[in-house]
Amino acid sequence: MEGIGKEIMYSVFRMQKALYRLVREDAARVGITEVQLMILYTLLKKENIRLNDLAEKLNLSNSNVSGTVDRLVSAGLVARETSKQDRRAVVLSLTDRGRQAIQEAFNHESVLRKRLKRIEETFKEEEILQYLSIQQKMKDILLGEE
Amino acid sequence: MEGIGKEIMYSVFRMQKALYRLVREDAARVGITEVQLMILYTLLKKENIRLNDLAEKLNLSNSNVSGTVDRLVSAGLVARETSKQDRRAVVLSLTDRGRQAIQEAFNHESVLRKRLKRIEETFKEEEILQYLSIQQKMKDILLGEE
DNA sequence: TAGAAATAGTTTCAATACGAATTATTTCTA
DNA sequence: TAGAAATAATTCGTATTGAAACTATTTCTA
Repeated sequence: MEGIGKEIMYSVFRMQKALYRLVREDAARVGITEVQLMILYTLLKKENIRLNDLAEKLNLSNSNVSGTVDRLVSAGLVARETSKQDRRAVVLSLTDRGRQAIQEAFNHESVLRKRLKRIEETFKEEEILQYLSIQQKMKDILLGEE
Repeated sequence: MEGIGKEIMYSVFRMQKALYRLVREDAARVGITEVQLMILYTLLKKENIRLNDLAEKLNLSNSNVSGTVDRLVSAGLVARETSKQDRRAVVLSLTDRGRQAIQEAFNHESVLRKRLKRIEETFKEEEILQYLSIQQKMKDILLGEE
């Protein structure tokens, strides 16, 4: 817990908060929450995904995703139906309103998009790749997967 | 939302999850939660801190910290008293049991500590500093503080 | 092939998490 | 110096969060 290791931890927490804040801003603009937005985005990129896969992609527990999907279904943004291949499984997809919501969230007004673009313009690509590579390795060490 | 910006976002989320998991493990060993542990740690490093400053250091809302401190006070790990200088403010400090808990959480059994140490051993110091520097700059861009 | 094990989701529970409204106090300013 | 504005916490309401227990279904295996 001493020295530079602690710095890494605090730095990651701050970075994550900053990102989350922007996601929340975009989400609030269309009247949903951060996690709901991320779920819609994931569904936009890959329709007919299972709840488990969704949870894994977002790094969330599936109890969590299960509840959040509940609210999205109630709000009429996501459709949930039992898989025909595996009746234990649930398959999720966007409704038209859901598609509309996600597109509106990430339209030209999206602050997250603007800022991410600015990051891409500020750093050399190889710097970013270097950053991602180090972070990936650190994460593997943390998870005991080196 | 496209390209490498999205990668940065997902990478940070994964890294943060990995760190949080280890903090949770240490916290569970002494019967408290992640956030409670981080509060105790912050109090260990700086006694007699105000709730506001604590929230800022941890990047949490003070409504959140207020509630969590409640639980820590109930558990007898933290003492809360009104500041003599400013009667609006609350000053927090560790109780003996609180000090004991935090030291036990980060003793030689701490997985977080071991893994952070392994990270320090794996990377060259300048690599880590480079990583921290890029992350700091990215965060500032995200917050619009370049 | 019957029972065990594994898998997919849901439910439950306690603890975050944060914005907004509120209370109490302090500081500012006309 | 009285009222306004600012500051420090708390309270409230809603939405995550994840572990654990549970149900339902599928797959494995003796």
